[in-house]
Amino acid sequence: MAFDRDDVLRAAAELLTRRATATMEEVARAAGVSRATLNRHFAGRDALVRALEDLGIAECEAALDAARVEEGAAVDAVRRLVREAESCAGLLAFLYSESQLFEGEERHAGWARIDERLTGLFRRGQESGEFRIDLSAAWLSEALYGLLAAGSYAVTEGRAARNGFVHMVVELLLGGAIRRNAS
Amino acid sequence: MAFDRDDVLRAAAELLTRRATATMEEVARAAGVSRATLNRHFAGRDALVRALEDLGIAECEAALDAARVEEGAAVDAVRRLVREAESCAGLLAFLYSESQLFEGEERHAGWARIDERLTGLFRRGQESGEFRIDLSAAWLSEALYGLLAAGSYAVTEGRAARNGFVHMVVELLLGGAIRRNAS
DNA sequence: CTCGCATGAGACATCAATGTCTCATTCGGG
DNA sequence: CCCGAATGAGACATTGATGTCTCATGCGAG
Repeated sequence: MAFDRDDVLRAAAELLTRRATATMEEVARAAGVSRATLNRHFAGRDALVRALEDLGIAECEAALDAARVEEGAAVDAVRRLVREAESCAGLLAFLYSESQLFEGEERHAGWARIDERLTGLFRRGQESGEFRIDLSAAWLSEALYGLLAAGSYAVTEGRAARNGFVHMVVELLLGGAIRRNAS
Repeated sequence: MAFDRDDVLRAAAELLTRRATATMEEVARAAGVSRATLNRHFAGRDALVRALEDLGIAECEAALDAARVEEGAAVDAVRRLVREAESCAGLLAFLYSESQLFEGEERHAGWARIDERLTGLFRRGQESGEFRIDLSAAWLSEALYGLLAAGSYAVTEGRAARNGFVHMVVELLLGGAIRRNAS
């Protein structure tokens, strides 16, 4: 069977998202390849995690592109972004907790680009008067990461319905928990 | 020097929160004890993590008590709770990502009690008309965990000021990102 | 002061994960 | 059909963390 790098990475992401301490052998089994082959293509766990990081970055940027975050009202852009980012929320949650592994090195430049676009989106919303300015754009970005991860966990563990994901994340991030008369 | 179990646990929490893969020897050094002594009191990494889990649960319940979450307006109770929970947000973030280690076992009963009080708080707020009802109490609880963790990360990594923690978390959770005329 | 107990330091065996190697098999292209 | 490249299965050595043991030291209680 031909080795499909992307298939393997997706299987690895799926498993590692659920159990971050999974063995390379378990990853190999989950991906349907032998441990030897896995090692031929990813020289060690670090290389695998780095490849997953690249994948996560690529998917995030794809989501940012697909959501056209630089266009239209910031509020709508955020809605589109969460919708597009749902599919990579799990991977994002994994990388979010795993990033500390590369302590001492500089963070992957891809994250900086993503952070830039994300904070840019929130800053744009603040300048247009859509978003409140007492919460910094950096914090809103961080909160988006956190809520995506929390939403992913909630769905994975069955504490929330999968089809409610976008509504949960978007509404809480944008509108908060307090009930209001009309929007 | 006398062995202070709580001191050691706090040092371990402080280190493991930053680097979840730290060695037992690193933990021992960070706690200022020898590896042998650490092992005498915590038989293995699992036992240490479990002790940290107990500590985290105790601190969460202490925060819930101190915040008197069952009293007064739910909105005010949430504010008090976040204020009280700030000090254990880092530990919470660590346990949040580490809980998967005990896969296969039933979750610690303490978490169920905490979840119960937390969802109870949000449910109470929904019944009193303070909180919107299209976001489930379970999701609001999960989101609180996520925002506490995100806030902890943001502060740790210098992306937000430490003294802004409570404001950031409370305001986003309750009020959301959208700017409004008046509260 | 002296005794006893806990600790620190280090050595040691163990264990699990990992990286590598070999060899048979299989799949695909020519 | 045949050959070559890649894969799967398994063995093997290595590495790093870990659990345990011993012994000397130091601190506190009496």
